[in-house]
Amino acid sequence: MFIHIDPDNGVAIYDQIVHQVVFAVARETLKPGNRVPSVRELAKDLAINPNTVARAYQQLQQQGVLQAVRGVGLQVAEGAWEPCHAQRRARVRERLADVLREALQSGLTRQEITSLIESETQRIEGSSS
Amino acid sequence: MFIHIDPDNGVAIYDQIVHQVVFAVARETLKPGNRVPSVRELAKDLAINPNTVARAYQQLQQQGVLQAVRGVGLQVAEGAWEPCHAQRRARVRERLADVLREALQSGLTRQEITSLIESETQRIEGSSS
Amino acid sequence: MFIHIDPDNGVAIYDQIVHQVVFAVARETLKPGNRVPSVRELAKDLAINPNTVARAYQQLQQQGVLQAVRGVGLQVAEGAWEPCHAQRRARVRERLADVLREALQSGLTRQEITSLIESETQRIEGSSS
Amino acid sequence: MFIHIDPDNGVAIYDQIVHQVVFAVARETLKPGNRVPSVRELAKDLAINPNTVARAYQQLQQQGVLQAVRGVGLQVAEGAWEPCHAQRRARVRERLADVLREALQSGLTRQEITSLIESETQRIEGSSS
DNA sequence: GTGGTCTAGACCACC
DNA sequence: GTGGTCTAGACCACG
Repeated sequence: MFIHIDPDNGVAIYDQIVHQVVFAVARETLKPGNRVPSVRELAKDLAINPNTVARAYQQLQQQGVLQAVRGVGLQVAEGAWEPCHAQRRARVRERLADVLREALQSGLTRQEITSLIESETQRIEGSSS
Repeated sequence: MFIHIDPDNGVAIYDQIVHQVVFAVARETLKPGNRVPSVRELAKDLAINPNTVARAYQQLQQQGVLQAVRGVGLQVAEGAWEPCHAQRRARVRERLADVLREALQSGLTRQEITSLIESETQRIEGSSS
Repeated sequence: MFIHIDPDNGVAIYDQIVHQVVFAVARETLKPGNRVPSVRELAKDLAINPNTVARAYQQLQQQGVLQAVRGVGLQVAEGAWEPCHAQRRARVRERLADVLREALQSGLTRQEITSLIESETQRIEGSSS
Repeated sequence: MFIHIDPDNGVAIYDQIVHQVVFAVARETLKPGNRVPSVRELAKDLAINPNTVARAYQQLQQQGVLQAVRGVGLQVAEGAWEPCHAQRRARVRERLADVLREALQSGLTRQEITSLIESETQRIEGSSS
């Protein structure tokens, strides 16, 4: 399963699902035509309320990322990669701008920020490799 | 006035006040012994309800950042700089790690991230100068 | 119900709730994972305003005693017993030291104090049994 | 000077003055006929608002502890010792009962309480001798 | 004037 | 249903 939920991190669960699906499409873990788990199945796997999954899927359909195929279920829509990729990039850019703004306002110098970024990047790359 | 509120950015108003006071103490815009605006005054300035300001101030007292002087008002507590500084740094570090993790996972290369940071930093510094 | 409020004893109602929850956790009337009454329910039971309960619960969350489970309610946090126990003990110790200091300064002998304690203890134990 | 104020301990300043005067009379640091400092003088010594001193003195007059002598000032009233002594004792008893109730409710055994009292008593007697 | 507390009622997001 | 936030207005103690 490509979706992992943290119910205690403050972000709404349905939001976490939405982002992770978009994310998976963006990096082609999910390709157009691939099916996603049914609402019931995913809800059971993640031990959450089916309503919550349904809400996430509904939102993904509205965005055009998923499409319903009668008698089959939900699958990734044809042209989904392009907007997912763009959305990801915009999201990262926005959050990055946010945290940089806060860092600069809080009186950190660019030097300090750069070194923070350097150390964090290495820490993350190290732990995920 | 060193506090600015954005009522529509999703973060609770009282939380924005708390963080901005902590940050102001951390970068010594506010020093121990300095008084902060009275509840009513700040509420009027920011055009919000006094209860909201009171809530922020009360939280800052529980954190030991502010202390009440009876019948006079609230002032920055003596040993406040050290924890504020630490908190600010921890907060920036954490949020930075978060967004970097997301960026790397979303397939951006370190080159791309660095250039994003560069452009955002200049944009922010440009607009605030 | 494990919470009883005295609205006239000078201590703020939300503070009474906070202390009683901490104490209940400390003596394991409430264990990690146990749910506490919902804001509305407790407010109704105690015949007070829901905001007052919410304020107490929020403070307990900041202390790490309670944690919110989205859409479900509030429960006692995992590692809550240890700090609650310590806090209870520190609180009793501090108040005891306070009153003993006052007693000794006011010229009571240790004999008198001991007999006072004896009679009060029996009075309390008698009335609660 | 026999009065010391702690403006940050939560107890109202005028209350601290009242108790300390009663206390001084009870243990005969102040005897009937002794004058107490004038409002202005005491206010200056303690660096507090004269209103606060006046309020404390007013309350002490109502209790019959102090009496005004025209052209002279305030002095300790004739029969003041008896009620001051009693009040002290009642106050200690009440606070003791309070903290014992809390201790017992919080699940401490009488053994634990007794040993706490023992250690605190020794600590206090040690430090004050 | 100051902060502290409580009530009442509203709206929101989430499950 | 749940908690979270905000507004409005009141009363209190303190200096």
